[in-house]
Amino acid sequence: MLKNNTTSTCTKQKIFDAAVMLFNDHGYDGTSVREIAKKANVNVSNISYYFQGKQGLLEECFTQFFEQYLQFIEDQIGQLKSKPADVCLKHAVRDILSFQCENHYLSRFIWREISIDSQVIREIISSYLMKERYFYKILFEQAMEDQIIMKQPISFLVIQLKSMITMPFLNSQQLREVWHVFPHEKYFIDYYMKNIEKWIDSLQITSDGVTREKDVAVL
Amino acid sequence: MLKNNTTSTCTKQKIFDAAVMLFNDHGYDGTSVREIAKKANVNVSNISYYFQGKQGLLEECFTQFFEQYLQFIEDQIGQLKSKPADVCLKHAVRDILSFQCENHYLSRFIWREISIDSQVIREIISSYLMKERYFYKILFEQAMEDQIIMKQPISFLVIQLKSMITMPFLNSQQLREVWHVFPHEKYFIDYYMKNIEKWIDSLQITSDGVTREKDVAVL
Amino acid sequence: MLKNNTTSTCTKQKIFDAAVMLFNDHGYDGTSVREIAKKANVNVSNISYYFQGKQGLLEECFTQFFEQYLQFIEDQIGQLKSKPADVCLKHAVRDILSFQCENHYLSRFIWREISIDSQVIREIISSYLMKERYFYKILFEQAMEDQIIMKQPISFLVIQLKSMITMPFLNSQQLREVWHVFPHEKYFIDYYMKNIEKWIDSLQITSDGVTREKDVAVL
Amino acid sequence: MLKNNTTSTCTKQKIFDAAVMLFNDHGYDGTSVREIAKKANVNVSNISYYFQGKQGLLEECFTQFFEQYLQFIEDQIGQLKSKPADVCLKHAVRDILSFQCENHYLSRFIWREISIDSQVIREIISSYLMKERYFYKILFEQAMEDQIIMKQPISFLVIQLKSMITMPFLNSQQLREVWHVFPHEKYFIDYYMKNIEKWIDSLQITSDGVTREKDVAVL
DNA sequence: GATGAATGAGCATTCATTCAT
DNA sequence: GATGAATGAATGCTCATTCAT
Repeated sequence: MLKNNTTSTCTKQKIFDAAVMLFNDHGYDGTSVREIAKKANVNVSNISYYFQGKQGLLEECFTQFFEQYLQFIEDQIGQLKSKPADVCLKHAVRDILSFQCENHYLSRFIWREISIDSQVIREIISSYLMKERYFYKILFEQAMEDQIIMKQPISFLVIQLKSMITMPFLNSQQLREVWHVFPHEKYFIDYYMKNIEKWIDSLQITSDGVTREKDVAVL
Repeated sequence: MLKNNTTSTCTKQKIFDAAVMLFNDHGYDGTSVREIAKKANVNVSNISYYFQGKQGLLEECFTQFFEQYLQFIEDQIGQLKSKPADVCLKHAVRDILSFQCENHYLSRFIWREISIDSQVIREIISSYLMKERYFYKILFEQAMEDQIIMKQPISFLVIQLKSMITMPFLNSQQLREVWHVFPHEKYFIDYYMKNIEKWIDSLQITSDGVTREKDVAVL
Repeated sequence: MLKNNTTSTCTKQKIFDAAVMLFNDHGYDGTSVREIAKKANVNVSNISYYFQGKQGLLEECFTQFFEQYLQFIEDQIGQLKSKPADVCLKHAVRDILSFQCENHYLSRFIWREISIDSQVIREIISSYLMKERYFYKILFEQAMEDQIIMKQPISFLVIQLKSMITMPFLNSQQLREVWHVFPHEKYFIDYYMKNIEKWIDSLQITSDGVTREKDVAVL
Repeated sequence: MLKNNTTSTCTKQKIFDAAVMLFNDHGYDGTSVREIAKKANVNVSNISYYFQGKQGLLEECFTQFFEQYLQFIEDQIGQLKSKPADVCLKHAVRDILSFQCENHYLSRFIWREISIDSQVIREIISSYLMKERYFYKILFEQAMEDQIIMKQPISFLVIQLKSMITMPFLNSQQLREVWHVFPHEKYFIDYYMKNIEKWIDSLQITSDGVTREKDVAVL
């Protein structure tokens, strides 16, 4: 019996998609491979076949997410020569928000699971997080050097920025049900982006009106 | 036979403490009752005896956390008559940060698990989150009414505020290992609090110098 | 706190009664001591205290039942000098039916559990069953000697008789729900007894009208 | 690795057979899935795999038994046109006795467990028992209509008949050990059948010699 | 590539019982 | 007499994975 070849979606992708949705809902440990196989409408053994077990599926999720996520920041670092640092930063943020908006299942799962103390996860993410740190440092250091942002410890800036970037997607369900805000609709990004931009602007050397004008000019 | 009376900690508390630590590390689904019992150095059956099963332990965690968490906000609402709204807000934030700092295991676990789509969790938290929404609305509405904060949708303000409040504790391990920032040490609160205060101040009607002065005077 | 002394029912009896009802419903293995204690409204430990464990409760059930059950047959054996054997037999049957009717919970449980291959049960009942066999043999042998019943293997007679005596109580629920016959109401005994008497009469030397007349005379 | 192919019996059947034997000995609640798996020489998980849990195994037992049991009665109803009702009844009884003789483990278990007040069992058997009632009514009503059996409540007749049919198999162990009668040997059926036939004959209109002759003629 | 039978370790829970009070 | 905390064994079941087909 030819089962799913009508849809031309290959088994591997179907497994991945089903896994992301279920991981998103019930977490990694709360999801069984049988559930994934059932949702993907494939045989359980295929999971081991394509991903070398449940753990492989997890690794794939992290890899897929971080490869893209980091690219957005790296891209803007490449733009530092042609644009002010704060504009690059804002662009990176916007790209990441859009990316998460389009992949909200995956995003929520990643930002939740990343806080689990498991050796597996540690091994996967450590290099990614180091890269992330390196990239953010470059952006903020440039902004400080150019006197766009007041000199201060970068670590706290990144912590705050990342909070604002990730939270709406980690708690998307809560936002929807409690605050009637829908983080995976396009208009959310637009509005939310303004808040983040305002926060970035508030980091600027406020007594100096020049930087502020420069910013407006670019936008 | 008195077994564990050397520590004078009763069985129920030992189970709870062990559970919080393990839930914090490996998540609810990633922790088995056997591990909890082992860590608590008690018999497995006692978990069902005292908490009516693993789920009861989860409920206890959420209850313990939210009862205290909400109290801090409610307390400041009671202070609205005697203090400006923004000062109350700042006090609430500081109290919550301190509370999370002292209960960082529990906090991390709660903020992670709250994003899981499980019926059990939903039932536990729905009332707490509604209360939280109600309390935050009161604080922010008062601040707007008193023209301390610019009129704008409260939902987005709360989302941003909560992001900043919870993130450092949810990602405490990452902060430690990647950014060398230690959210459960006292000095972190002091420094981080300043950033949040700055963000709150940035919401003020900036063209009006009076509010700014009033604020300084109170502090 | 004096809990149940108002009703003057002692703990031991309450446990026994609760046990009989639950054993009747869910069988010995299907009933937990906790359920018994709960139904009896006493502490679990009392079961071990009064009956030396769950098994002791089982033994008590069998003892209570068989001591009375056998007494009814033995009584009629004592009447063999003054009444024809078949009349004694019928009296014994009627007494047993009445007894079961009044103790239908216990009866159902006993006749079901007796068919379980457990060492415990074997040890309890073996002596009772031997006694039962001895008693029934005396009754039937006398009846055959007096030419009231045709000479034939006693074993098969007893098997049939016991079938008819026990079945309605073992399957009381089925009788109620499927056949709308209610074995623990008084009128059932009266009607059912006639059927058994008819069966006993059918064992008589039918060509001989004298025995039949004698029977009628006695009744 | 072909493990058990020496016996050519598949895993599912091995589980079922082992379950029947153990249920027969220790009852449903007195038997653990581990014991079944051990006796069947298979892995415990296969029980859930093939029967969806212990309960499914129970359902299978009841289904297997009643499907066949009822067939024997239904078959004789189909013969009512060509044979007198009492002859059909006797044939049905003989077939059922033979069936139980060949499946004495299953039979004993069924007739015991049927008296347990469990929702599961109720749901399984209710339809079967209704069918049984319907079939027996047809047979007895036909016999009464043809004046082979005296008019009387059918319920009591069926209760008595079923008592005689089931008891020897429910109490087979007792019969063996106490009465030295062996219900699962062929000759038992032959002898016991005569007793039941005699009982059926005793239900006939005795003053009328014609029916009696007809009966003899057919046999 | 894909399947389903089969495995063994692990899961949360419940069991009857004990014991100090 | 009666209680409730505590125990260790056993319960039914699910887990991720393997393997021959």
